[in-house]
Amino acid sequence: MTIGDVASHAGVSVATVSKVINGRYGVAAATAAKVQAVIDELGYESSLVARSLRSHKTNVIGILVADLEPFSTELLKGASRAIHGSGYELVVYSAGGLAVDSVGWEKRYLSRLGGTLIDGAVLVTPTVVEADAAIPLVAVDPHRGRSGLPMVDSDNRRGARLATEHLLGLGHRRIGFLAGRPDLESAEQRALGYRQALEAHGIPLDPDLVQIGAYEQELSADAARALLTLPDRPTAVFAANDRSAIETLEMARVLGIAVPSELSVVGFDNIPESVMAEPPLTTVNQPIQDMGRMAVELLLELLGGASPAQTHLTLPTDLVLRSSTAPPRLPRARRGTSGRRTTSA
Amino acid sequence: MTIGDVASHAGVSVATVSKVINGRYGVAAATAAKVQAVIDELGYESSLVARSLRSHKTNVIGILVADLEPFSTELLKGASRAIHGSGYELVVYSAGGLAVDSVGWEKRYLSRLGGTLIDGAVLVTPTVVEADAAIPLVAVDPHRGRSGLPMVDSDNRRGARLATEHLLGLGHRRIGFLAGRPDLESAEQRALGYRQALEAHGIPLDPDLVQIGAYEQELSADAARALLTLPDRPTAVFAANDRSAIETLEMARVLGIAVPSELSVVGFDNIPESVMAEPPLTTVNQPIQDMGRMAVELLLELLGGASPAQTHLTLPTDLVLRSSTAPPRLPRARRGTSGRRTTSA
DNA sequence: CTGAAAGCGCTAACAG
DNA sequence: CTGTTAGCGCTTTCAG
Repeated sequence: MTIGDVASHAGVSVATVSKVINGRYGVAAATAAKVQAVIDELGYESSLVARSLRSHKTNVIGILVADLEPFSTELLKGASRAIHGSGYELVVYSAGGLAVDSVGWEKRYLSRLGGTLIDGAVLVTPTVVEADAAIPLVAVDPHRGRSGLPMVDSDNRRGARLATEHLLGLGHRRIGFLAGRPDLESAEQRALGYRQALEAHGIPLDPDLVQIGAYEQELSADAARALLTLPDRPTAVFAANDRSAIETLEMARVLGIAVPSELSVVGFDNIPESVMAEPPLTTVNQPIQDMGRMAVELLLELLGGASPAQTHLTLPTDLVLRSSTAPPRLPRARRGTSGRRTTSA
Repeated sequence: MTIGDVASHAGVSVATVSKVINGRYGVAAATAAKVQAVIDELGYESSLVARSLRSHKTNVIGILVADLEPFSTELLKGASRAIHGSGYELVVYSAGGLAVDSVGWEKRYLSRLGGTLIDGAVLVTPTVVEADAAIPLVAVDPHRGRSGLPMVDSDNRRGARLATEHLLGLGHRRIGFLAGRPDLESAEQRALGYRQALEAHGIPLDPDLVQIGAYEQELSADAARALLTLPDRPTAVFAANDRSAIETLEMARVLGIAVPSELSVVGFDNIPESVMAEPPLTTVNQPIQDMGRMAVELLLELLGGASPAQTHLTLPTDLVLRSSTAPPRLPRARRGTSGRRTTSA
């Protein structure tokens, strides 16, 4: 079923059919009606691929993700909302882990799709930011290092401080940190928030208490184990995202450590899975759906030729209290704070 | 950045570059190495669009959804898992509500993408099933009426019986049903399960207690209100999906009806949002992620030229008890059962 | 107002 | 082994 079929059925040329489809001027009303009738009868829809190859304007925006996991799928819900009524359609592209490990997957995706198929794209946690692309781009929670790219993220540092201060407020003094992907700006900010909170409470940073999980299942499990098998193990762990926090919960169960009585765990993201965790996870809420919605809205503005006032949107984070945190069982506080005890704010 | 650029940089023809890219025979090792070097240096990736227009084989499979909501995004998580290591990439296509209302959106999508861009597709809750497509297709939870299409669904009737029997077991006798999209086979099965459970308990069907929400927010709210403002209102409501169950919870709050003490509510699907509902929703679990995974696995088999033994997969459903159900407060049971009291199984 | 023809980036014969 | 050529389905000048 091609435009040629429609043309021959209607007894006109493909050029005429094309004009009718695209509402171009220069077609007699009678001809247009006849062609339209054939289109309707045949149920013809023009090939997105062929059209985009030729015209470089598709009314489709792309969302490029490394994988479809809880974070990106939450984001899609918000993106979908923003698309409603915009006249655009949505294509989500994922190598499904095919090239996830390789840094720069988003660059590969872009050269495969950009210039054709999509008019603009939202890049979700890209590893390499390139400001020079043929099409408008918006990054969500991008790689470290400034780039000219419009972006939306959330207040990661504040969220991390909130999480750490919550644990401190409960009386914890030995607080482990399960760090995220070192290349992500957001992960770095979360580490910073953790350190700042400790410092503000005059607690020296113990390098043993920081392990890198890189947001990867295997590595997170290893990191959690390292933390929980320490001679003087932490009474609480702040994990840089919910998935690694859930991994920590799992590891605690394996090691026979009760949560929250013997170990408190805080996550980051507030993905739906955090509520279903056992016990339900105390975590830092990041408005993921809103981030998706605003990224698409920003992209739509860009596509519309506008010059948005705000080109870097940072959404607020807040703490969600559930059941994975409690005061430390023993007054270890005394024991852990062997160092100086300043009174900084 | 096109294949032509690579060709001129390498001092060869585009045909040679194409051969190198696709690993075709008939290229001198030295030439191939030189071309590859240029490709790497330039970071060239062939245009998916151009390639697919020409070769009709893209190594990409499509997942076609009407909208990105909790059900479809859960499904995507499973689909993504199945894609890992398959060598295929994934494109999710959604009009984002652009043409959702129009029956047959999946047909439109297919003619836009099929034959080009994707080698096969998973159709999520399609409204019109067409067995004759140019590419392999798998339907998830499709439209009513048999079609030759390979499909995966879940045991909807059993799930609905389980839900209704749970309410009956608690002592409820006036049980409302908030029905789903009439065109979906699954919705019909859920209605059937509801009716069968009532019948098995000798409770006559009260037409007032059945309202259609069609899985739509507005309609579900209206249907819930109709149910809850009945003179002799039901003591329990079984909603055909979680979203309408959550809508019912919301309507109960608006009307000042306490859940579960004054009203029990059961949903269907077990989407993540059901855990977060207030109160957490008792619901029928449908293994949505597995459905996505198996749909993709089935499609992959089809794409590989296999003739799968099973071409219609039905996954089990089960009841998840949470906090939105309880025995009815008053012994209304006596009052509601004015009709005959048979003892059918 | 309509159609013939060129060409988007690529692949697949087919010659050389 | 390499390059020339045709053409995928569509849009877009440009003649008629």
